[in-house]
Amino acid sequence: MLFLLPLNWGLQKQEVQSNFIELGPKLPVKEETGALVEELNRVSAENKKLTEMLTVLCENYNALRNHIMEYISKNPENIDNNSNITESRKRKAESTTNNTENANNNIITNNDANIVVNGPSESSSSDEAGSCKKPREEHIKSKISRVYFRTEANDTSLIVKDGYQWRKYGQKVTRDNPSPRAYFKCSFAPSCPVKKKVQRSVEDQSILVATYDGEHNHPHPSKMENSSSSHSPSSRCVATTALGSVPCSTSVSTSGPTTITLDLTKPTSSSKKTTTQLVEEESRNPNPNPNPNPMTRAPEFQKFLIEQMATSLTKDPSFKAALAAAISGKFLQSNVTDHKW
DNA sequence: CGTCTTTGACCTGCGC
DNA sequence: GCGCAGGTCAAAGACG
Repeated sequence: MLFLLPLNWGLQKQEVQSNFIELGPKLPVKEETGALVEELNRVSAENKKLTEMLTVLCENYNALRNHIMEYISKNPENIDNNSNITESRKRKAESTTNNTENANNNIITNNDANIVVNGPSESSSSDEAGSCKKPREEHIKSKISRVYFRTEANDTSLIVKDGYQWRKYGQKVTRDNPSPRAYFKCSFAPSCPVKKKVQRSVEDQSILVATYDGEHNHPHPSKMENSSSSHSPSSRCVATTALGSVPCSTSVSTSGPTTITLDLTKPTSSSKKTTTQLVEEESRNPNPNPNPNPMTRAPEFQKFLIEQMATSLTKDPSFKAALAAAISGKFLQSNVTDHKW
């Protein structure tokens, strides 16, 4: 998976902003208009900064993923031990084209398995090992994506707030994972064929692995909500608007299952400065970095930035829900896109 | 009372 | 054909 953020990320937000400014002078109260515009500018600036921080987070994720891949390649015995768990179910594992990622799909993304090109699309995952009822052709056509949600360690629920409404229709304890797997159907079923499986990761019980099968044929509930109450100044609206152009329009249909990791844990940082403040401070640096790439910044700053970003994103439950909804909804609804990130 | 969740039973496909 | 395992169904209970 590539975390390539499109360069035009934020364009949508800016367009909205400019339109809003144009409408401003038409309002009867100029002061109120000015205050609103000022507030909008402030929010837009914060959105922009959050965008940058998300870029940093994604790049760090890639770096971490590379480290994991290196570790995998250097420690094949661990992979073998992991693979033995599902040794009795080699139906699809034997057709696997990438064993290293398959054996560790609970830790990292395994979406490099290519549905179209490499044949068995979900050979890497035990999640889909039993979904053999459908004809192979139909299975390949179905859009499968995987989202990782980090939750509280003591949170035993299998509920993933992605913005859609789901109806649980089953729960099963699978052989390769002591944690039960919950089966959900979209509440719009049978008109909406989307199904979702949620199970905790073997490696990290605090990580919920949600596997989406199919795509929604109805608008995202959060979008409907926002469209009907777009005047609301809540952070949820801000988040959804800003993330409406999140590059989570990841290629799901053309390059196999897509995986996104969302950290939904509560903030633990005791830092006093906010992310915005930190960025602002850095922007005031008398010796500005000519390289806009955040990865060139000091490692301490990067670490702090990530912590603060997670803090900011998880401070508000509604923000978390909106973030998860926007991201998951975006890539689930994305039919045609050539971008991978 | 309607909706949702739980959970045991059943169905289906695959390997042997 | 049998056993295994994942996926689904549907009745019963919980809940607002």
